[in-house]
Amino acid sequence: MDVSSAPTALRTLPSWLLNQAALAANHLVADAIEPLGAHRSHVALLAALDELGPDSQAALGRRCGIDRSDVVAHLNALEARRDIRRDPDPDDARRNIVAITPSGRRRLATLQRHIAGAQDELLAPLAAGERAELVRLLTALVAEPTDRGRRSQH
Amino acid sequence: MDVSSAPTALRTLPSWLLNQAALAANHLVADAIEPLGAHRSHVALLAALDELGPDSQAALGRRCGIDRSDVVAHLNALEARRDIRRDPDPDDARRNIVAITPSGRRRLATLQRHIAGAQDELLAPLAAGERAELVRLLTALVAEPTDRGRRSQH
DNA sequence: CGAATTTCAGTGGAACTGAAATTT
DNA sequence: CAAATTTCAGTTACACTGAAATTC
Repeated sequence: MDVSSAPTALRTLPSWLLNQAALAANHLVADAIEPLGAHRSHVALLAALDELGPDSQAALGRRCGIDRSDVVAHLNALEARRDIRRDPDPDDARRNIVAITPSGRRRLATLQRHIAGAQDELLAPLAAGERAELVRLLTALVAEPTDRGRRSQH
Repeated sequence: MDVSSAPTALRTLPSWLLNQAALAANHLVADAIEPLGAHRSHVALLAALDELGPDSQAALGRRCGIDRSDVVAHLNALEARRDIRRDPDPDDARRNIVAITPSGRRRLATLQRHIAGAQDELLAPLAAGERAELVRLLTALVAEPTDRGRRSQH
């Protein structure tokens, strides 16, 4: 595809631009971490546990924007590698308390190095100030409180 | 999901932000035009034909970032509605020449009105200047010539 | 009781692949 | 011959749904 040959109606359409950019970004990230047998969501889950501490699966899903069903599957994979642990919550028997392990922290650090490379490649056309501005604008879009086009996740 | 509770590692990760924003954008657009029985790609294809004139299917796909197989399927739907026409290219028997019809132009105008509403909803958190800046930055990202994370589409 | 959590099994749509048939 | 186009059939990854079992 050559975006410069796309019609103006598309080249100026935010939803289309976001979609194309996200597609490229996801491919870059996948190419960067697939060789390590990792998935995008592994980074999200490990980062949440590393930064915010142990948490229930439902809360993890809400934090990271991952569906409850996918959280289960991805935690299964991470648990098999001993990168996370699941323990029953003593205060609420419905919940698991999920915690990152030392090996999980090492794993996260490795993944983040690889992902940083993908971001650099993605943002190559932008100067440092523009990259910060892009992050600021996207954050404003995504942070909007009302349910704009987001599925409920019950 | 509540983005404000996401770990900083995610809230500052361009690829993650792009993905979340694109997800929301696509839902908004789908909700806006699904009632009309239309698809995102219909807008892209009709806009390309309206703006750039009749074109082959392969070129259309390249212009709009739609896979050759999906172009076939979407053009089938548009042809059934008489919104586009396919004629054999007299200069190259491998190609179809695809053209938009008057009803296709009316259809496009309607779809674009609905899509504009979705963009407004999506961009509600941003001022006019910020919206323009976002479009500028995303365009720079997507316009980069080298194959950054894009599938080849042969 | 209603509501939340974990889990599984499955759906739907989107991006993509491979290959056949044709033509350049 | 290689390369491009159209088409179809099928695959894969992803977001999501519904429901069961359990507990608050």
